[in-house]
Amino acid sequence: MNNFYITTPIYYVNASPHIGHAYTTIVADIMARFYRMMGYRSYFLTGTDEHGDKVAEAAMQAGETPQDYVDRISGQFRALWPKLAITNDYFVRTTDKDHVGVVRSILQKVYDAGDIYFGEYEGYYCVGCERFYRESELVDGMCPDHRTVPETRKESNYFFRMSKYQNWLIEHIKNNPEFIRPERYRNEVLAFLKEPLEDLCISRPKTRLTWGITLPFDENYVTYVWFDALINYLTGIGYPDSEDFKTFWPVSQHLIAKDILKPHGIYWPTMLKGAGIEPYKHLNVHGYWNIDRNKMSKSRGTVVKPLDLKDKYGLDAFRYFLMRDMVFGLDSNFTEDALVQRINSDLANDLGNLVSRSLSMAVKYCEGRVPRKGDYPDDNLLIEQALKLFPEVEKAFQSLMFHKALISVWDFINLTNRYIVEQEPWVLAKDPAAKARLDTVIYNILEELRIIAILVFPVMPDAAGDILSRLGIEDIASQNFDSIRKWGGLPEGNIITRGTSLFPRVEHERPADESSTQLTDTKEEITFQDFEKIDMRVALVVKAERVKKSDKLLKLQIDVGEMRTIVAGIGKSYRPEDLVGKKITVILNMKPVKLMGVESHGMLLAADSGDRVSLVSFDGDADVGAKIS
RNA sequence: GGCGGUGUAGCUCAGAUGGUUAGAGCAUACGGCUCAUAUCCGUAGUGUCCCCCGUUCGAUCCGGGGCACCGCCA
Repeated sequence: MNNFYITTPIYYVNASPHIGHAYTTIVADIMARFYRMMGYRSYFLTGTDEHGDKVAEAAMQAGETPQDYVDRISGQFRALWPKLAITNDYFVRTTDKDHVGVVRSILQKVYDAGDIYFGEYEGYYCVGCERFYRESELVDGMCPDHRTVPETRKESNYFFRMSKYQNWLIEHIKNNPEFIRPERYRNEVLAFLKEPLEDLCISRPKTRLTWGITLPFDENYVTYVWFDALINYLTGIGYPDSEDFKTFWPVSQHLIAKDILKPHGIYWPTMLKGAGIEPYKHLNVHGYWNIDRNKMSKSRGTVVKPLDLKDKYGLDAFRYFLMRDMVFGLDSNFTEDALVQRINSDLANDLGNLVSRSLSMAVKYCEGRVPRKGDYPDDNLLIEQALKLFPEVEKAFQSLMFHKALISVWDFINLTNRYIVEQEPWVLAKDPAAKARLDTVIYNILEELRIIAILVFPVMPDAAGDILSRLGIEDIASQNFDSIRKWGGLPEGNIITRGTSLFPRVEHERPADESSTQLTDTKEEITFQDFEKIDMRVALVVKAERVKKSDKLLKLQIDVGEMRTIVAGIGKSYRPEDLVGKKITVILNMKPVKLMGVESHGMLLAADSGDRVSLVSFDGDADVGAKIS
């Protein structure tokens, strides 16, 4: 039997779950589901990383003990995953007793082998931060946070002899082209390894940090960050003695975002080597979701929480979008518009409507049962395509090209829609002599639906299960890919259920009334009396020129019933000649200020969109000097 | 500062060891069908392939320079 083992990173509990955590975990889930349906024995691990000073700090700020705090945040992650249809086999925590034991035993092992040594270093220590800084991290020789000059301090710590394994690692990466994938990240790691590796500091004295695992060979130190965290991948499958460890470690695959490439691509393999454990098989590295990168400006102050959109549009649609719109390894933009577009065109129009029209015809023309199929050479091409599909999708999944897998399935959905139009079952239905042909056509359509449902099952388990059950297929949970390697797996006579729309079309509401979007930079409430203090008027620009030596400031002569001079910072968006003759909005009773040597007696109103400003203007004509309220 | 990546249709992106008309999806327009969720099917476009210089019979692709964005390293 083939085996499969996938891990997500264990998530650090100093913040609540967000889209990045969700994407990684959903990808892992889809892979786990895929391999399960391939008939593999499969193990899917996720968890939380709970030690370290950031956690201790966050706990203190929350007024909790570290243990209470990590229980609470870790609980948030564990509560979220079922809502995303995550089917992890185990949830590991670095505060678990067995994990602590494994970390200590591996540390001891590496220590006994002579790869951990005690060393002293001297560095820039900021008392406020309680940490050392590298020279390059300092700003003007000062702590970037506290703006104080750090003191020079000596500290002794334990170091892992990472440098010893540098050449071995380079060779291993070169000999195993898929060890780190996609290739861009493999190249990045190799580039980094061209420089000599430094040894890895793996401890903190308890005088500075107590929230960690005590070193087995020195009571006065706890282990720091990576030796604790990475080992979860072993703990989670019962290292060292369990059957699961023997089964799954040789096929282990890690899934990470690109920000933790170095620890996983460099520290972890050398640590494993030092501990006498084989390296993992694949490190799969993905990119970032940029949230509304171009569409959301800071000045608008809107915050989109992508995770909320799963409730708004449905989990299956959300999972589909994440897989379809990101090329694994590259960054992508997350926008609600793109999500809605995917839902409407791919899910509602293509797939949802196909399901709807197919089942409806089966009900109308075939008494709601899967009809008998016949053998017609006309259908050979279609059947051939259907059988070619699975190997294509399989290949795409195995190389993490989820978007390609879905493109293949959707090509086939389109083919099926075309088949319906070409065969015109509604015409056949009017001719009693064509009954046998009609039955076959409907059978083919339903069989294609079954194939489609099984192929999208890992990505959209609910919708896929729904389609299958409408086709009269029971025991949804044990469906696998074997049943679509041959044509004709759908049993004749199955009862068809029409059901409601699988993916209703959705309208993209304007951000104003979206629960997922809210302003975060609003100001405190004011009264009408407050507002009345402002003397706002319609002004006509009579003359405009640039203020010397400033590319931003313009000096304007304005007519507000009297002539005034104002200075405005709109020079990057407007040329002086564009402004003359324009009616603008001006606050008259601003206290005069001198800007670049020019006195300004008023302030014009303009919308700040970050990269440009737009003047507030009038709908229709407004009299010069008119009050605005 | 060093190394690397990216720049192609309104949008998101494919692509070619250099060779006639540079592609897909979405969006748009027109036509067809009526089983279906105003869906589906068909047809039609649209491009300085970032800019400049060079190599070449020929460059969007190769080389050099530049600009913009991004990543890694220091």
